[in-house]
Amino acid sequence: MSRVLVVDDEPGVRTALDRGLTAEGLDVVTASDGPTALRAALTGSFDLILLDIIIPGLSGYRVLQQLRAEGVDTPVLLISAKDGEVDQADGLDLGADGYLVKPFSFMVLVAQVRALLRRREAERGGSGRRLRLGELVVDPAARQVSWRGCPVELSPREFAVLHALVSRPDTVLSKDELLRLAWGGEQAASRNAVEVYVGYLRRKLEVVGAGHLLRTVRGHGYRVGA
Amino acid sequence: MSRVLVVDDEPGVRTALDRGLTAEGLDVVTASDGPTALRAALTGSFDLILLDIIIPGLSGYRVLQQLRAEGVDTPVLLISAKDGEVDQADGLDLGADGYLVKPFSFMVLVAQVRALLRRREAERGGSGRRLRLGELVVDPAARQVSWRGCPVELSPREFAVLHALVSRPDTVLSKDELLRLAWGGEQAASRNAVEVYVGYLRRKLEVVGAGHLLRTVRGHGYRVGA
DNA sequence: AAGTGTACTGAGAACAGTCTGAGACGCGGC
DNA sequence: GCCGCGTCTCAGACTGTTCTCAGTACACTT
Repeated sequence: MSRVLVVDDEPGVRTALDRGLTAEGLDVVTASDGPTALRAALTGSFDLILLDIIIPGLSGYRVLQQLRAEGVDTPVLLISAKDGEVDQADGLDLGADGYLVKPFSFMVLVAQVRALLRRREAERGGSGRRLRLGELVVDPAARQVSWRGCPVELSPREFAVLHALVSRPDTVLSKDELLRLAWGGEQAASRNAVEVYVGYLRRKLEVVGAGHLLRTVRGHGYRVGA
Repeated sequence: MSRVLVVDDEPGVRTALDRGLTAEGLDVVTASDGPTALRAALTGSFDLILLDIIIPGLSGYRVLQQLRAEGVDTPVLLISAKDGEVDQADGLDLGADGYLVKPFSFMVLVAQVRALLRRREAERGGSGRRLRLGELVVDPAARQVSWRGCPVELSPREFAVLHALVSRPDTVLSKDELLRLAWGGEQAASRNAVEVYVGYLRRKLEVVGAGHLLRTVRGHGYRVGA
């Protein structure tokens, strides 16, 4: 399921977009100000960002600029009340992938979103995007994990478990959820297998000094966080 | 230099776009009707297509539809006099990458064109031309490979495998992907053939001291990288 | 302090992925 | 025909991975 970050300071617009896009089958996360949006977007865990230009803290332009400067290439669809052509040209030159002028039709929005997601899907081999969580980098294309630039060798299953956790940072995943995400439909393994693999991961991450990343939430599951 | 196909039936618009985009440093080719446009676009030799919807012979929608059906994924920017939202949504759902409503600002057009070209540039590492990866040079035109200037003789299949790997540096390619890339659609060979050819390549690269370049990522595939 | 449920860990068996040598097959040149 | 070359399969050796089991450690409750 594709993940979309919606950034807008008006609660009405935010919830409308949230509901509408969720109904379209997307996984929606919202943010209402610039710094929050930037922090979320920098994880690289989104497939698309809907970014209002006029938001508190840090303008949409600046958020976009920072993202591109940090090497995050998630497609961005700018949203603005202004329809000045200069603004639009500026936004696109900053690295945006589309521009919508308020008030916009929801149909057009969805069509644009789908067009961008479709292209992204076609380009990535489906292997997924590069994830960052602080100093931790998880790169599905290269099947590599590193902490502070220090590479960590993982077996396929170990990688799958870590990937599942890192793609939902600060979220507790139960053992059953991890079995579903990292083992797939078969689910041939027991819950203990999850414990074992978390143990393997901790041991390997400990070597490079990142053992504290995987936290146990007793009675619930596991979580990674900054 | 990026190649752009401009499709519009009004001679005035066509020449204006031709001159304007040429001034922006692009290689522009024009077409005035649907069948001509489709024939040109199907060659796949363009980096971007500006496509008016209302053109003689075959509508822009149909041209786009045909292109996508034939597997040509060149980005398409639709141009239309209609600004109906339904039309816009339809166009985007057909596989367009953007939508401009006449009359449009030339600045906005250029910004959109640049945004699409930039992304395309970033996605494809450039096939067909000479590849370099550190000290390794792979020249598809000359079918030659060398390490630190030292030539390595490869059979056609060996070359295809190495080329596939080098054109996606730091990316793990599974055996199935390599079969698709280096063997083509037929896929007459088994996965073991890939292992055998990687072995051949390693042996030949080892002779010139580059045996370490091809790395096995157990359970995933193979990867070349620095 | 004892009891209970949960989480962690070491050992090891079964399994899957990888590498390699031997050899079959087809093709073009001599 | 015979040879060399390139392609590919097969089978065996080897190695890393996966997962369970059984025991231990820990935390929370009564």
